[in-house]
Amino acid sequence: MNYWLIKSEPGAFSIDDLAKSPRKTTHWDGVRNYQARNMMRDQMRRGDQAFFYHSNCKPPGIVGIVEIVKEGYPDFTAFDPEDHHFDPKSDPDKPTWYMVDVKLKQTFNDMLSLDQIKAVPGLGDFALTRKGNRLSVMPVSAQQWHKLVKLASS
DNA sequence: GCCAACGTTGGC
DNA sequence: GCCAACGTTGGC
Repeated sequence: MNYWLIKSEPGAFSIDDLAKSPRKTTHWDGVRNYQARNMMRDQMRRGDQAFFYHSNCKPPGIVGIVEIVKEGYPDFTAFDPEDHHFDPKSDPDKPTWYMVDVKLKQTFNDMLSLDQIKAVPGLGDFALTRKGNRLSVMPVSAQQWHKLVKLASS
């Protein structure tokens, strides 16, 4: 079992939008970064859990938990010229971009703000708080996961 | 709205 | 293969 953190701008797709989706499940489309793509395509497994993070908002932070319910498969929005995430270079026979399906498990009563996360002692090297980090999908260690979950439910 | 950090693109 | 220009991300 691996742990992850996935980012979304709440103005584009928030955790409430996910809660309103059929079966509280959505395909995590639109990731157009190779590092993030590789993690979704090669490492995310059914049953893995991920923090749902709201970025580019006030305040940014972790707002809940989702579960990976479908492993990496081609991101079909890359093939649709009408889609905002259209990528003419992605060939349906050899897709460039991948996505997973995620299902909402829990929305925190109180979000874990980025400020709070930064203040947690002993988290160690955490991609989220690394300077200049812009990855929209990143790994979370088991230790980091448990510390943060505990903090969120206290 | 600003701007630092970073990824990508394309000329050479 | 280098690197300047450009676009995007995302905290502030």
